[in-house]
Amino acid sequence: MVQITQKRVQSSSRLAGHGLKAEDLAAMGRLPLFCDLPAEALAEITVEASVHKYQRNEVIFHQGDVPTALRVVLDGQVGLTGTVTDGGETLVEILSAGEMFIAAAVLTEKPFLMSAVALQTSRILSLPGERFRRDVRERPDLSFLMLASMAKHFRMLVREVKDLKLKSAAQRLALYLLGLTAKREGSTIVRLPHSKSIIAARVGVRPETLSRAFGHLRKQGVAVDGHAVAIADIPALRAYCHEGEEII
Amino acid sequence: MVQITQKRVQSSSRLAGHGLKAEDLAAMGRLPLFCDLPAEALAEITVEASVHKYQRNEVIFHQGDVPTALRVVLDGQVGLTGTVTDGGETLVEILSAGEMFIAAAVLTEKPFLMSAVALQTSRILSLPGERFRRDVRERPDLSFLMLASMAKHFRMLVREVKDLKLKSAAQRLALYLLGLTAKREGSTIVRLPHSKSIIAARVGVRPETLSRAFGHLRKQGVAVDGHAVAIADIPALRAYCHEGEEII
DNA sequence: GCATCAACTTGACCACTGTCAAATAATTTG
DNA sequence: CAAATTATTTGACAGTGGTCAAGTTGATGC
Repeated sequence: MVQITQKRVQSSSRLAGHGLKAEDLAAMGRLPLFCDLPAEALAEITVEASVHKYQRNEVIFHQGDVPTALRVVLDGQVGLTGTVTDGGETLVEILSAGEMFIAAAVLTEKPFLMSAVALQTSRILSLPGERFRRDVRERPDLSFLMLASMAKHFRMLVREVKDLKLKSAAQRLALYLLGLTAKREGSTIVRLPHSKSIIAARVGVRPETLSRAFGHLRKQGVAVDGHAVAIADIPALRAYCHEGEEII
Repeated sequence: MVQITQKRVQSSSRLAGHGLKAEDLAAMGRLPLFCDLPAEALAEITVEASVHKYQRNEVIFHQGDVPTALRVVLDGQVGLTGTVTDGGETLVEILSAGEMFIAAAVLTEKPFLMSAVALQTSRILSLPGERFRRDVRERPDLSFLMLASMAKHFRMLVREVKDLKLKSAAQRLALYLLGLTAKREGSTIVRLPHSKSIIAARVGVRPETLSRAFGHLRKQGVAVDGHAVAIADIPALRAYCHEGEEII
């Protein structure tokens, strides 16, 4: 049922009557979300799509804005930040190439709960909201894929809520580090993909506290050197932060 | 594979070839989720459904179990609790009559991230997972409704994450109280629908801290007397906890 | 009414995280 | 390469929320 009939047209030219360059369309077809969609459906859905480039620290949209388009990260990194007038700000999520974001806001047509900032120079694809909602309504396959994707994402948030309520800063940092190890076992060295202040916001603490949390993790066999982090015993670290303990 | 052979107690009438009593089917039809579904579709979907009664504090399922059915609260209250071996436990969500739960787990077929406990004597409807997933796959209308419902729910969780990261215990309690006032303005008296220990777990603090948080809110015009809470100035309380500040 | 038990409150104290300030890398710019 | 920025670490201290141990209050049963 899935056949990717990739028609390679002239390099980096636009397809007839299509808002996307051929290479971007191809990139879309490789995304976990859309790769299960027939090529012609994908082409249809992206007719009104457009691609924008954002510089590092450039704001893509603001909390409170009404969404105009579903976004997909083609390249770079995007942070979703929540703000409270008090002065507080936190990174709710970090997105990398291939990830879709703000689906819930686009579908409900409610104001954004978060702002989006390019953490690196990034290329973002936009699927206009009106059109996308129509596509979802009319294309059962798309609606089903979105549901599956959102269910997965939903569970990530439930984990997040549990972790915030039940775990310490050091444990949450350990969880974050384990997320970078890609299910390896034994020992490993990972490279932090962000600055430590960004990681601090993601973990939900101040940079100073992150430094100290790294200090605590030294006892768990975690050694930091700049952006390189050596983890001596992954299973031990996993036990320390009770990862994957859904199986009680 | 899973055969729900309900013992047939023939007091209230069952529809022919249907697992549900007529009154329960009618109740389903009134739910926000399913009321947009044609009656015949609803009847179809609920053919294999069954209803169970749980006593107060009875566990409906455990964190880590593999989901067998989508659940809907017909009557009573259900709490979803997350646990960590450490000893920590928290209430992630409280559900009342008319709310569906664990849709994400059923759709992804992954182990529960939370346990469900009846906070009161409750009647719970179960839609067997295999059948439900098939229905979602085959019925575009159902898939679309689920997507809309999940998007809404998703945004609640995003709010929750933001609140946990950015707000104090007293502010989160204020948010909880405002959630009970049903968008009224001016002043009002609400009745706490749960014991204070349950509310404490929901807000994400210890009962002792909840007591003190109520103390802090006294300065914001909140007076507690047993299960009755008087709020003198709703807009002031809303400002105090920065509710609805998506519009910055 | 009184005993009993559970729910709730209060106080004393402690641990964790935030804040502010200063010192020390690391990175960028001229 | 040195100056200038920006990130990160460290220390001292404060505030928030957790823990433990009494009380209180309130509900339930006899």
